[in-house]
Amino acid sequence: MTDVKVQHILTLAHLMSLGARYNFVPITTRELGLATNRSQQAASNHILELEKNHLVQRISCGRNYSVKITQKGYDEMTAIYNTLDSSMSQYPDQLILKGRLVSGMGEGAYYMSMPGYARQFEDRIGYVPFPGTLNVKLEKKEFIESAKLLDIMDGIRIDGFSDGKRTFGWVKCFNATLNSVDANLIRLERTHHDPFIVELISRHNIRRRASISNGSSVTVAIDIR
Amino acid sequence: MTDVKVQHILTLAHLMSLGARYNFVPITTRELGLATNRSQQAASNHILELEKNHLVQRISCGRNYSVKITQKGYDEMTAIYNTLDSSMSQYPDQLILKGRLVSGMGEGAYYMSMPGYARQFEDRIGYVPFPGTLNVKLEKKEFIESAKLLDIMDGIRIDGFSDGKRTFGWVKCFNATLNSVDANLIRLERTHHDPFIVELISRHNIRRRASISNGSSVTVAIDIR
DNA sequence: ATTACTATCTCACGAGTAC
DNA sequence: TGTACTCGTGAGATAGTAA
Repeated sequence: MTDVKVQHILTLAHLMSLGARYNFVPITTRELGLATNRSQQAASNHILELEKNHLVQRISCGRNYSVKITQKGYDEMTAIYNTLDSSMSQYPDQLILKGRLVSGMGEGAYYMSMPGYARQFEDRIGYVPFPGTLNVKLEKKEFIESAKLLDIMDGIRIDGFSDGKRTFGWVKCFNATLNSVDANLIRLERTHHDPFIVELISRHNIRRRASISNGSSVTVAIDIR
Repeated sequence: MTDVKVQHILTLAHLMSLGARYNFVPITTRELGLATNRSQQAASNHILELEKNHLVQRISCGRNYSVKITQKGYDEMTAIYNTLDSSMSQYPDQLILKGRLVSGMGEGAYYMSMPGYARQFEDRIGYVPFPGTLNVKLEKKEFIESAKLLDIMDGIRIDGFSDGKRTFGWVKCFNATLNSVDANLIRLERTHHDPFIVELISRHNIRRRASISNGSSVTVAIDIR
């Protein structure tokens, strides 16, 4: 990341795609300008600079030129590519939320244990939740903002149902951990849900297993995709 | 490739590597400047521009800020990455040389059929060459230049040997085709070899198989790596 | 320590054009 | 047709500094 100017990346990439790694490819500065969204003059200058820095080698064929990428040019290109590649491939696929455990409304516990849900939980996430939901109150702005992603993203879908008297909405589940204990974050179909609270279920009695109680600081790590 | 300015790529890449795809990561403009090799002021401006174009979202935490990449930011980043990725991954691994078939010195034919070489050819490239070498004279500058790569690159190594009276140098082989017929380009250990000529061997009688004779235009495609 | 304003300057870009 | 010069303009960089 030293000799290549940022604006030269596009030029090198285009040359590369033309096969200029091992061969001299005929190219006009006009074509190059079109490909990199610059003027012919800018492209001409780019080539001149790349040549001056020994990143490309150029050969004149009458009025036209043919260009090949040098080893140095390829190496620098690779360095940039690797930087981008690692940042695009290796970022953690987890959404982290921090907050405090708060006492639930008690409703969640009731609903989630209804057979219409319980049967699906068993089927889709492999267990029937330990009675009760865990409510985590997010206090920092960034976590409240981050949590909005959960509304957009797809999770494991638990369908709604009706018991004849009333209907119960769908539930979306995300694999997660709460203080490193396996759990599932759930999002319920509601007209408006409290943006400060996220709810979790688990096969375990997390309060005991993680030695936490209302008011404890907790970290929720949600798997993405 | 529309809303992202080229100089913003490095900033986005750095944020991505910090995990800003799904989470708000605390970052100072000074750190960002260091990471992207720019001043604190430039980094500050980059963030402001990225924010204005909705490529990142920012949240203030007292004096500091936390930054997250938006979906749009990620999409644009992906577009750039894909461009670079395809140009870095899909370029053809072949070196193309064009020239004319010329009559060899006759020496090659003699040397290459010596048992010291023939045995190794059988072993390393799977055949004993058809008697004689094919000499291709390169006439265009770009091919003469390109051919220099062959001196740098590693090929299939045939060791030199001695018959007691004199020593015979090593031979480097590259898988290749001559007018689409399988062959091997060979490079001999010589103090100075004619840069205009490349020599090839084949299991076939290429002159007959490809219907070519001295003076014919031929295309040599050499596999790289 | 921060962020980000202002001023200044450099240099990248495009227009015009010579060859 | 080509490349690449000069030159004017402005985007983008840094320095200094306020908050």
